[in-house]
Amino acid sequence: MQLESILPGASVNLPKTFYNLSTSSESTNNSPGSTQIDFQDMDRTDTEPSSGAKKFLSGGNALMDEADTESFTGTKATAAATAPDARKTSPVIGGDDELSSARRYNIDELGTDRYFISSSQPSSDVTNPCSLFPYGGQTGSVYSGSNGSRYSSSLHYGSVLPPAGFSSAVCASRSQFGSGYQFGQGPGCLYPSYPGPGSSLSSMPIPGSGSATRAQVYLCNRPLWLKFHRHQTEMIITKQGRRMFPFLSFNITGLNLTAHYNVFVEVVLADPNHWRFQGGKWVTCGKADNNMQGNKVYVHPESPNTGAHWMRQEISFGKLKLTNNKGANNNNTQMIVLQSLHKYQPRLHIVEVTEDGVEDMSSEAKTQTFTFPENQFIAVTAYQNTDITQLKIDHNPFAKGFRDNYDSMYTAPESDRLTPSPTDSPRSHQIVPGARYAMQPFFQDQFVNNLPQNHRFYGSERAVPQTNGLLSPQSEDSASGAASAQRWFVGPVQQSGASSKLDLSYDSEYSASSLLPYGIKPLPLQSPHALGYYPDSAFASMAAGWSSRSSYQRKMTTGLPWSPRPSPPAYTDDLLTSKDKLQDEGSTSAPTAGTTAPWMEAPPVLKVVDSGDASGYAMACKRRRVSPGGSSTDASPTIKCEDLSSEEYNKESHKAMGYYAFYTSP
DNA sequence: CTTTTCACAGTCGCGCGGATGGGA
DNA sequence: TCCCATCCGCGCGACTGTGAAAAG
Repeated sequence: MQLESILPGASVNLPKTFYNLSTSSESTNNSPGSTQIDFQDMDRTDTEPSSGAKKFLSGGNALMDEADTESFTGTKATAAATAPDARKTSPVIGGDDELSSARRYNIDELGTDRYFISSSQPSSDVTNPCSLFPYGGQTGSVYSGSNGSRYSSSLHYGSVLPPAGFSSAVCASRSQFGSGYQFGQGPGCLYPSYPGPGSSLSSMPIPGSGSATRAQVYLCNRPLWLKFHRHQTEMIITKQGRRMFPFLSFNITGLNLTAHYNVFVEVVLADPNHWRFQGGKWVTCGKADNNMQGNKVYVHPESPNTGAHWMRQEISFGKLKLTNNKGANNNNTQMIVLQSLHKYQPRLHIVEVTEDGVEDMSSEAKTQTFTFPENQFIAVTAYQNTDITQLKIDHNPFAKGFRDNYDSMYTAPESDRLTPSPTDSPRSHQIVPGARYAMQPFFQDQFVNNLPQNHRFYGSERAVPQTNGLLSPQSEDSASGAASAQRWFVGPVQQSGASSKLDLSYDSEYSASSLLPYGIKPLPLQSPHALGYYPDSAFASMAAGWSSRSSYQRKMTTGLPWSPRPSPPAYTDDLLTSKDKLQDEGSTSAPTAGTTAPWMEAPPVLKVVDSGDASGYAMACKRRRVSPGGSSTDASPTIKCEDLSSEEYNKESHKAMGYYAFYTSP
């Protein structure tokens, strides 16, 4: 089947040879062309999507964390069951609505199980790092229109899209995405069902690869995304295009080293609603415009490339721009056309292609899709929530000029600083307000925030770095001795039961080299990723010069007295998530005993709303950089600094280290 | 009233050109 | 003296959120 036949008018920014998507592989199920993983029934009340939509959506699989998915869907189901009318009412972010409860809560509510493989899990899963990924792909909230069973994100494994699906994605034409794909006809959002822990990744071998491996994807800067997600991420869209922040950055593993892949991001509607910011909350306001046209795909400029290339470094989409200019899509493939006040869900697609640039049709499992719910955002032409604005200012280097306390951020005595001053590498640092927090390399937030924060608070509850799993072979060694086999992924054994050990190992000692089995060499933690903020420029060059690390290191060594903190603790989105959870719970339900105390300090923003005057809150929120009640730690640099100074600081610095440590040299 | 657009100031990276220093 | 490599400063452009005006 020719691509054109699938997507008339489809135009993509990839070499034509790679788009010669003739696909003979049709799907074996009602999802044509898609490799259907046996997921549990995810059917929802949605109506049947168009065939075109089904094709692509069916592949919308994600590498989900079982627990995550489970909790996610479970909550969803519960919400639906207990409050049938909830869906009919306007979901309110941060409120009790289904979205907030099902999506946000679960996302943030990262329990231990979220990161650990169930002991009952098949061994195959146990050994598969994929299971360890935090969000292998939950797509719970992606709006597929209907037929959630196919779309979804609920797919516990990385989704495998059929060539057709890929074609659709890559070559998505306006019409295709506008009506067929993005908008299913279904009335409601799809919330993936959880396939269950039994699903085995190994069951999805990539034919021809000679191994039963499947790609696994990490959202490198997930913690930062989570920070935004807590407040409902907003992304500015402009006519000329606005970069995303946080931008998408992934770590991929499990690819065939020599095989060629195209990697691209697609942005699809997350739900069928039109949103508006009212009373300090995001509420639905009618139906989404499903006729929106325009490019929805951004192909990574380095595509196509080998699996080794993609796995060698993180894949960043820093130059991806969002626009509301429908006319800008034709010749500007760097821009994705979105519609303001609509909620979107970015998705990562990895498609194997043959060396001659033709999509490999030898297997259905050549296309994989990964969705991270925390990547969801509402497109806006102007920021609505000041918390988001503040987060952007605090974390986006380009907005440094808007930081009120920029000067004071570096006033702390040098001795108190554990990270280099901004002048060491201006853009390389993520400057976060706060004397102690200020010096965090940008990468920490943008890429590494996912380092384990602190087991001290959640030692027993959760210890595995969800994030990168990158953390610790070392710990694994100590815990299970299987580190060598796990590469940078946390070993299953650990996950299942040695969380505390893991944490301890992190605390006890951090050694980059120890984290790098397989001859992976640690790189200077600070530099590469600092540059990484500009993946297409500095980072790209870094990647290009990966082999010539000498020069690279030389460049990086400039005065970064930064001494890695000795122990990257197990990653803790927990802090974030728990905090979020608390916030959410604070307004909706009683906090969970035993895990709330550390985070009670920050009254939920929404709580203020709930208890106070909504309009007043809205006004306050709309006032630039004003944090309601000063309770929002994220909104107030000063407060944030204080709040983060001890806990998050450690967390983030550790994260950074852990993350950096896994960059490898060929 | 809400949403979008535009100009603006601020920050910073990159590229260019000139200056400098060392070696042939 | 010439050539080459390196360093430095400047200007441009990209990028950000702001805030007012325009548009609907």
